Amino acid sequence: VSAPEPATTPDRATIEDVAAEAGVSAATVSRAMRDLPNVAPSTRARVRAAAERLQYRADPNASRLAAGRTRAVAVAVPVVNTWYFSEVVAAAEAVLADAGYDVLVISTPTPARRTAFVVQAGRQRRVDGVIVVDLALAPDEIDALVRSGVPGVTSGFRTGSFPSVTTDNVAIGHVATSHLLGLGHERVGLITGQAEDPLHFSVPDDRLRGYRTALEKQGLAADPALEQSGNFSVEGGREAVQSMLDLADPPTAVLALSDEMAFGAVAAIRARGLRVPEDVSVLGVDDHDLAQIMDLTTVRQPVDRQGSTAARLLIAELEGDGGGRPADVELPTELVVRGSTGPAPGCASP
Amino acid sequence: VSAPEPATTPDRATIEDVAAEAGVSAATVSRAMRDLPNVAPSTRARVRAAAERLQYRADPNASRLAAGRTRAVAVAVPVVNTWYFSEVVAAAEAVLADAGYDVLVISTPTPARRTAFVVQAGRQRRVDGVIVVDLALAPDEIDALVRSGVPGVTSGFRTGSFPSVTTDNVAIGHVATSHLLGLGHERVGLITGQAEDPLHFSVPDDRLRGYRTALEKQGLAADPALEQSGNFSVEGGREAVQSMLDLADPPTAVLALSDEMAFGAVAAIRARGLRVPEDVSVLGVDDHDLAQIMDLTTVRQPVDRQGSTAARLLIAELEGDGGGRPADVELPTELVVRGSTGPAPGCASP
DNA sequence: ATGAAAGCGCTAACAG
DNA sequence: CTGTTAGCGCTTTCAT
Repeated sequence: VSAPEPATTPDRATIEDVAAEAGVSAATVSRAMRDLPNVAPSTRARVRAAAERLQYRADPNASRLAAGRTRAVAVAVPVVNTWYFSEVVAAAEAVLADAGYDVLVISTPTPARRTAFVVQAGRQRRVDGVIVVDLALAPDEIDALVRSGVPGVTSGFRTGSFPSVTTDNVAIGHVATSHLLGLGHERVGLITGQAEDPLHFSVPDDRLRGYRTALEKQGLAADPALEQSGNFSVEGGREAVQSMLDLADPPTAVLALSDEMAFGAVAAIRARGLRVPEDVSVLGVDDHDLAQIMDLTTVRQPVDRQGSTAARLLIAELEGDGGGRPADVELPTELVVRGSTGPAPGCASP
Repeated sequence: VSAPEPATTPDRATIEDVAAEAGVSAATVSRAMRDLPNVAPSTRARVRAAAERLQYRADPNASRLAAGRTRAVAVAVPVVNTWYFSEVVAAAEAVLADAGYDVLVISTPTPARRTAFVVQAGRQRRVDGVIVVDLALAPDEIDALVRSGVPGVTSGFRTGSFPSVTTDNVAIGHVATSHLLGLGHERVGLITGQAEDPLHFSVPDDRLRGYRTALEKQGLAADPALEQSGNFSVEGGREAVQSMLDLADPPTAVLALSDEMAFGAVAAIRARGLRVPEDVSVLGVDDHDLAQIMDLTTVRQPVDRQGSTAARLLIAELEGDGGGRPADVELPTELVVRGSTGPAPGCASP
């Protein structure tokens, strides 16, 4: 009885081959190769030399089965082809690869896929841990994830059950809106995230809250007609602004909850023959690569750190000496004033 | 002697549990669950029911070890956080996830990492196959990959040894340049890719060739001062154009080999108080998400298909009935004329 | 159509 | 410090 021959793959050296070559047992090879204690330096050297000669690499599947660890982690994102998520994934991958982990990227564009991921994550034993980025998880999905026992970290939102890395989204909405209000704007439109998602995804809501609070402080009433969803896309931003400009009393400033929606907004405004910021100010969130080029005022978040910090938290959890308690890290944000925001029409510049 | 207890993970049902529950042997469970022939329909149903009841999922590491297949594939890209690569990865992931493969994303930002990937890919047995996207592989690296025996597909470049999906980059350079020439431009700058990479990465070279050929056909001499590297980044594009505009005889049109560099170019031109396209025309390559918003003329490539087609080719290779010979797929490109290109100054519009 | 048995290649108690 | 001995959980001959 022999193993099925994976036709394409040539024979590789096994731990037994190395053991024979080095004149020791397989167990010693295993210990020597993994820098475990209790191996004589001379033995270790001999084993390593033999391994080198035979081009030996431990078969990850065999070690995984035997050791119960995969040295792989999953990064789950709603989609990968947006600026924000690709930055987060990139930053996480860099840290994880450095620490010797394989990175499985899982996109969950539909609720069904998201659920499938949550259900399988724990049961499947494919990974040692998961980083969950901005997934609108239902309470029972969070429960399932917790019960499955997979070590996990969330990025972008907080569950209370996993370590997390977030920004203060209420503050983001507040700071941005206040900037606009400070410039004399009294009609401030808001382009929020997706409205049709049945699940509670907290980021847009939190920013919305900040927006409304800022308005209230100024004694301004929130106007539902000035709150439109832009679905976090360029196109969505464009459409949202178009409908706002059609209002009898259109906004003189617009806050988009992402830079990409803000780009769409700028385009729509200019397409009407209006100027930014003379006629309408536009403010985004993120500090996208192109925000500077587009001269877009925005609230910067340290996107790469959303990924790298999550990765580090997870590694700590996986390799933790048992010592550290779960951390909730909050990353700072910063208003970056550029040329897309200016005094409200009819206001003297400050 | 018992296996190391991965403290966090609760007990899961094993194949033996299901076998007991269904009153059959483990072998039958294995066959039933994988839709193998030679299982009585009634038995299969009974096994599936038992599996369902016990929430059984085969441990991937155990199957991998026993079967020699991982049902995972690696997608290797230079970096993940650029528009192009994140689109390719996203498209590949969608197809692969659909086919039941795990997707490992590997970025190779440095030559060292790239080499490490190539060396390990075959030896490591972590994946059944690899998709190699736009990696500037040295001939010996390609050799190593071929010898390692991993099934592979290349996207963006062709090796002759693996199936590939590419676009005609010479044509891209030629079509773009011809468009500019047709508008009466005689000084056409070129912002190419990275120049400092010691390896031969063919994409920029091919496009450069198309550019030069188009120039020649028009009887124009190539001017080295008009060929600058922009490193495929916004910033690089900006700097490249700045230096061109400083020339005694500056270009009236610029072809950037990526839209992102083109965005930088537009910004630099405007920063000088010049207008696009009245003073300088700008043309990009890709049809980036924001190209339409920016009203950028560009040569569109079907980026998502670079990823999805590569994925499909790889799946065919992995699951191939042995029938199909390696394919080299060439994807179509298309000039998309928008507002960033116009007649050369002093030319009547056509 | 089903079961028994022999591994896949490695790790980790245990004993020395 | 090192070797022996059992597995990890599944797949696959081979025999029935």
